[in-house]
Amino acid sequence: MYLELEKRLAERLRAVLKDKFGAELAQIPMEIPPDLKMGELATPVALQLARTLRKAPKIIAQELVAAIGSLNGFASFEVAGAGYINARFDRASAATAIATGTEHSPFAQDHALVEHTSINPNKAAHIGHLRNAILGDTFVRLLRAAGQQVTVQNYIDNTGVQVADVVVGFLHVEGKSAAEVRSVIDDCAERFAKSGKFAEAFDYLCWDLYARTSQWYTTGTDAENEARKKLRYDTLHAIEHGGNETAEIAELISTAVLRRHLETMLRLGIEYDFLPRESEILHLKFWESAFELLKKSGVLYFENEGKNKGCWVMTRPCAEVTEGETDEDAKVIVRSNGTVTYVGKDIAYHLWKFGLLGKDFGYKQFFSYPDHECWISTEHGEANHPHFGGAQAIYNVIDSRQSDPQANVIQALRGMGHAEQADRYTHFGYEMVALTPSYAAQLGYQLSDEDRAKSYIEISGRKGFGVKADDLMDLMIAAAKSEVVKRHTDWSDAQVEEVASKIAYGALRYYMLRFSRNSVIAFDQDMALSPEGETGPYLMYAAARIRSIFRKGQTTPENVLAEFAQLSPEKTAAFLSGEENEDIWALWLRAGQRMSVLDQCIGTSEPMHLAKHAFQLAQDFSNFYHHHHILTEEDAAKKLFLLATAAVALRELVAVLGWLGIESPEAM
RNA sequence: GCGCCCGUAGCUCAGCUGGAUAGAGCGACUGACUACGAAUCAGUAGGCCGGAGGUUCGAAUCCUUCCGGGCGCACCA
Repeated sequence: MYLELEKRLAERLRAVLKDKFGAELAQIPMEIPPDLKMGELATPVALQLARTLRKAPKIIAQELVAAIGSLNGFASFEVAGAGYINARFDRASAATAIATGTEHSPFAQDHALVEHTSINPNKAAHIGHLRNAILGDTFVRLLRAAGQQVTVQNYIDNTGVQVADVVVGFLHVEGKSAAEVRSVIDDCAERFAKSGKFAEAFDYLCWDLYARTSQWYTTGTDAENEARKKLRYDTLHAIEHGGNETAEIAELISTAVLRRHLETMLRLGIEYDFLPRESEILHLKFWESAFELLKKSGVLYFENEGKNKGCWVMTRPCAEVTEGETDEDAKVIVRSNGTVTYVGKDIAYHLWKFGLLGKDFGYKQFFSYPDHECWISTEHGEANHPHFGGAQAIYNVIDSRQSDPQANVIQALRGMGHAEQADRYTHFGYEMVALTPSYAAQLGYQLSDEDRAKSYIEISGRKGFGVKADDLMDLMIAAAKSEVVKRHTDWSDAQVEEVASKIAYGALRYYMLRFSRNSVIAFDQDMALSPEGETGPYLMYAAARIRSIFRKGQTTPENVLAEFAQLSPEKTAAFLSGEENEDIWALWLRAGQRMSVLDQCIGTSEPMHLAKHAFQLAQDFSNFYHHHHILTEEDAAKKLFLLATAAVALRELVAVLGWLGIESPEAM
């Protein structure tokens, strides 16, 4: 509703400005006044134009208001302050629009590709990976809500050094044979399927082995360490090359771990469409095709001088290059030994994402969700498969530290003449997740006095210091359970379990989403699960309480809204005006802002705005709830109106929580 | 050395393309359960928006510079 009226007013103003002053503005600034008493929408456009028109802003504003006349959906316009134009909505018609809730998204119908999660398939997922996946998944939900067609990708680096380390761990630290590794994987799967205990799952076993192997490289004699390091790179190269037993074992390990990652993320409702793997990018020779394109476009050049002599290099994004001089700072893409660097492979991969490579993966089915399949890359795939890649816009959810390589890829695209694609390549960066000192201590980590004074404690997967995602979720569920049990002694165990899980997952997702992407999250379970303050449980509680009103009133939001549509505009307007009803009007207005918040989230690639909006909506409702008693209201029309208010609040809250990937229980 | 991010209330954070009196949550203090769920609500105290310049009718927001903190800048992957 808000977004529609905002656009309508901006359009009218643009026409009036052109007609009266000959001024053409691409954008009419619009804002929400600091106080509802001033109206629902305001524009400082007259202030902005004062200089160019050489006129007092107040005069301009007055002339504009006169020229606007009347506008559908608005009650009045007035000049305020130094030259603001404040607009008041026609409250009854606004309420009708909000109650019907048919506002559709005004966005372009693009095909977007979101890549997130991308965990090295060599150990269990940890809390930092959860932030990545939750951010990515939420953004996917937002794009879909806006009507975009979205494919979700999870890039798997199955031929990297991290996988090699676990292979080295099994084969050389533990001295297992290939057959033994196979049976370990099978045993783990079997035991885990039977017990459901994550501690017995294969990704947990790898977590410890990876940490041990990392240490093994540095804890021998110098000569031993040298040999171990050689072993590490020999293993890596065997995996990259493929077609040997080491590569086969790596494939088994990475696939088994990957499957666990998908299960972990599914707990939070996070699903994927396609899993492109590094191994296919190598074996299907994506790079070779990209190399030709890069050479042809002149983005890459062969360096004959300086420290990069013998390499194919690329100029960096912000580099200042003087003609005739060697650019020592250039980014090496092909090494002097002829092998390609990480950025090179990434360029090839991104050309594929935009459909510019002229090559495709083979596809096979890998993992089934209730309503769709997740596909994985393979050399020789199934004949019938969906089409991936060829997106118009891409979003890469990768932590902020990777901004440099991301910038290199964008630079290459632009250099190849794909400016439009480069502009629609978003590095969806985010900061790390750490732990509050008190939570780290709660998890059993020994902290120094210095650590305790810090505002957060960093985690490290390599050192095995951190919280595994599944453990974290289990801990949160257990904590939620103890609260639920206290309040509902009559519930069955299954009921408690279900509601506690919803609370825990919702609390986790909300906590990962309530901060802006570039702020470090110091995670604390108690803070995330707190029923007070800006948390998931607070939001879920608000929804549960509204549901309980309808249960007790023996009606449904749908019935109430259908009946509300019959109420006369005069009555609605009366119920929405007056000092004592300002809080109700504020709640309706908040409910009408969903689309404009969505617009803001997508425009800034920042889901946090929606999290804040959901919180404010719940807060507005709680406020309303304590000031107006609904079910005992004697005036039938007034009671209907109050019920409609609750219905709208619930519908919006549930919708917004759904976009955040949070399910709200019927009762909690 | 170059580049990116951050510095706002005791703490954790919002503040959209410059705009009206800088906002939340937590914590502290006061109040409100014989009415729809108090896992709630209302209220009070608390800020030279890191410092200094500049642009502007107008700056937490833009520019410059300094201070303080974090992270990138390999022919590693």
